[in-house]
Amino acid sequence: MTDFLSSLNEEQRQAVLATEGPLLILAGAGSGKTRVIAHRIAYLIAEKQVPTWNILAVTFTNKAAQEMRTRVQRLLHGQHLSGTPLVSTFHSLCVRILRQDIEKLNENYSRRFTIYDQDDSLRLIKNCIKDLGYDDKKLGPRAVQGSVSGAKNRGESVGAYAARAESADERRVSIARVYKLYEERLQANNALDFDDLLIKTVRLLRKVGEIREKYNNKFRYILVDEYQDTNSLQFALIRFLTEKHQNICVVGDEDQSIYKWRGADITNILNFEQHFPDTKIIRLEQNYRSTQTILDVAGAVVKHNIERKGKKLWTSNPAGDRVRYYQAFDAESEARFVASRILEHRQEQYDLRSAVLYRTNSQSRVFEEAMRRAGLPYNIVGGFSFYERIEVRDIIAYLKLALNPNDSIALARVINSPPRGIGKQTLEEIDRRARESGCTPWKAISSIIERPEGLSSRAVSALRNFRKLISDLGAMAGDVQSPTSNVQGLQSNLETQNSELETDSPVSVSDSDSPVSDIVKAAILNTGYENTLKSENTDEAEARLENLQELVNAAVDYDEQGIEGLRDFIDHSALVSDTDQYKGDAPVTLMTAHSAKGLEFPLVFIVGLEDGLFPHSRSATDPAELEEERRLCYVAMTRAERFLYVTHAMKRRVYGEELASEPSQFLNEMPLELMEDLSRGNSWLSFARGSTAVAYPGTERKEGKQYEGKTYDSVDSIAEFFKQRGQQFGHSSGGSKLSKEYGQKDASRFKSRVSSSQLDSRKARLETGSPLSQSETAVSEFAPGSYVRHAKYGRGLVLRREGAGEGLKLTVTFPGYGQKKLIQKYANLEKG
DNA sequence: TAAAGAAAGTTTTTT
DNA sequence: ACTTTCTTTA
Repeated sequence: MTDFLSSLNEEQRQAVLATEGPLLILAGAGSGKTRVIAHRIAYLIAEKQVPTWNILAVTFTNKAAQEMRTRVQRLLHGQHLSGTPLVSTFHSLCVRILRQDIEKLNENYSRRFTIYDQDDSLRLIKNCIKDLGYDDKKLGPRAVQGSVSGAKNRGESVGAYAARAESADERRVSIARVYKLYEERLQANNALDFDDLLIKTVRLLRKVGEIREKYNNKFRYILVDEYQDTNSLQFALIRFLTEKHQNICVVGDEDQSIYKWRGADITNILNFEQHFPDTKIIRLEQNYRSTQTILDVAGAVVKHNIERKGKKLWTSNPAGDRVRYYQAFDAESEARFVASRILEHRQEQYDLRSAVLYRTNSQSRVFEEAMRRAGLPYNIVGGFSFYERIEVRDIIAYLKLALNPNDSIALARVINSPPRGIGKQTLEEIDRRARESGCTPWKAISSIIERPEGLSSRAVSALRNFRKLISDLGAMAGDVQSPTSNVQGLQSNLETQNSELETDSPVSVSDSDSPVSDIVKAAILNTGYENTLKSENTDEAEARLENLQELVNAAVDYDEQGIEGLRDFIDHSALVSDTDQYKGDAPVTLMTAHSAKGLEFPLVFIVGLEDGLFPHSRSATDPAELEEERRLCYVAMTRAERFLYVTHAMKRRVYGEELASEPSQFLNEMPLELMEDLSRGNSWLSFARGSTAVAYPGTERKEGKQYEGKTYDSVDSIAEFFKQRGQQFGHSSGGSKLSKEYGQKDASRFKSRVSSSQLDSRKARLETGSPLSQSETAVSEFAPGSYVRHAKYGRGLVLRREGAGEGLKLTVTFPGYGQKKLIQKYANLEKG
């Protein structure tokens, strides 16, 4: 029984054995933290005889949760268990709790609430801005959404925000009004956004002692992964849930904190001992993943961070090869280089997995292209995923509307899509009546049907058909329509403390009469969606139909797995994330550095290491944000097991314009002696940093090698996506039978950004026609776009020129040092 | 009313 | 470059 302890080192074993009381595990990259958590859960069950339903493990992504479940299952292989422990993301845990108990909050929400994802929420924000008569160009819906979300996460109420806004500028006052209306409409729609899921759960636990008690009794052992990324709400949630037993085990690494921008509060982990008295601390510092060289280089970079306690990560792995560096001419040649190197590596080892990590999703496109040309099957994570496709979203909106007709966002989305003769005037009338009587658009439709003043009979009959369509779908889902009130009244469910809880049964509000797949099919057929697409007769329509077929397949899979209803299916579609698309067996994975957290690959490329891209220009103003970028770079580097490549391009298309780019300062922080330069000709590394590395000629042009096997892509199988949900609650997975090939028709987004000052200077530089090679000489004296040489910082690019004569000030960006403001008189600059 | 064409906006990272 | 949104036209 204790044999699974034998595979652990001393610290890991301690972490598994310290089952009682608060435990903080500081786990460096690659130190086996997932292993420790999995072993700990297995140990609690197998050795400590803790019932599975008393254990809760929380992660950030479905992917991580899935991984954890698999590992625990493997460890407990052969054991007879009554159910599986709950391994869940923060958000699904909250949905689970709220679907059961939200009505006890008395905030006029019913258990049938709808979840608004980012896109739904943004639409609602836009509506609010418009209806308040503000200019949505001036106010910027996205920025408003950010501000509102920030306020909500800080726990700042509408009133508090408004009060604070009054002493600020006009803009803040406007945002405060939008915030207020947004909250009112969420409530009227019986909808919760992502933030609300946490907020309402925390509030429920705070306000209702009986519920707090219930979950404290249920979850006696709680584990939290990636604790450094928790925000204040997540902290509060954990705090309430562990109140009674204090059996809380958290795992984290300050060096891998990369979500501060989303409200993550590093002090949660730094002050853990204060929050939970009698904490035991265990450090895991032995790395099992990477070569010594990779660790050294990554360590050298992150060492530049000031806000850091510092720790020593060591490994008994071999030193390995040096980190390879490549300077590409442009983004295309960078991608070609990466593809050709992957091919070479795979010639030596045919099944070598690799990852290409970039800062922004927009960079993925050239790599997709290069992989396809090279015949390399790849899997792309992030960007557009299947559930963001219009047709999938539309059908899901129909289903959401069927479950909750008050959801005005879903209604607006599908009311005339496909076109069914409900035009602008009719929509305006709905809107007018809704506002007049303060009801939802759904009810306004009924009011129009009853008293159709001022509308053509054609429009009215179109509305009647639409209403019937939706209520028929609702009836299939077993829903009783109740257009007059949100709250159904507490459905005699003061459930007995344990009988319901221990069965680990899904939280299902309305048990469906029909299988989910039938309802999905009905939504596709009865709405006219299929017919409309069929009659279009284009390739695009064909692809959309296939997507919808996948959605049906997913629903069929879902039905086979278990007893959960349509609502869970829909919930899941809102809560799956991009990183959940990761497939461990893909030969090449393309993703952002953020998405890569928690993963590992023998071969890793970090691309686009350029000033303004990685580190991102948005972080340039704030030193703390720069440090976060550096941690991100650290995370990316420590994904590599054996081979690490770092690349950058000399020019890059941004906004459809060619711009010059400078090497990232992070490249400058990597020790030269641990680098190998594979660039053709004289590279920045050899030029600016005096590398003695020998150029490695002719690796670039190797294309057209065909690889057999599956081609992966972002929408490989929709069913795959939904499959996880079943496993999350411990159902056995039916396994997806579908693994379809798919053309990569994803519209690509162009995402990379430079600050306007950089942009201008780069443009200026290109317009002067100055050559891009390092050996160029400056064109005019310290003009923007020209190069200068500084005694300490080396060669830099002039961005801006202010003043004249004695007071001539230059803003110069130095690779490795960032932007500096220099007074020409004192700086002792030479033309470079 | 809906399709087609023109102009404007977009871009960090994501549960 | 590419997507969204507004405007025009049938």
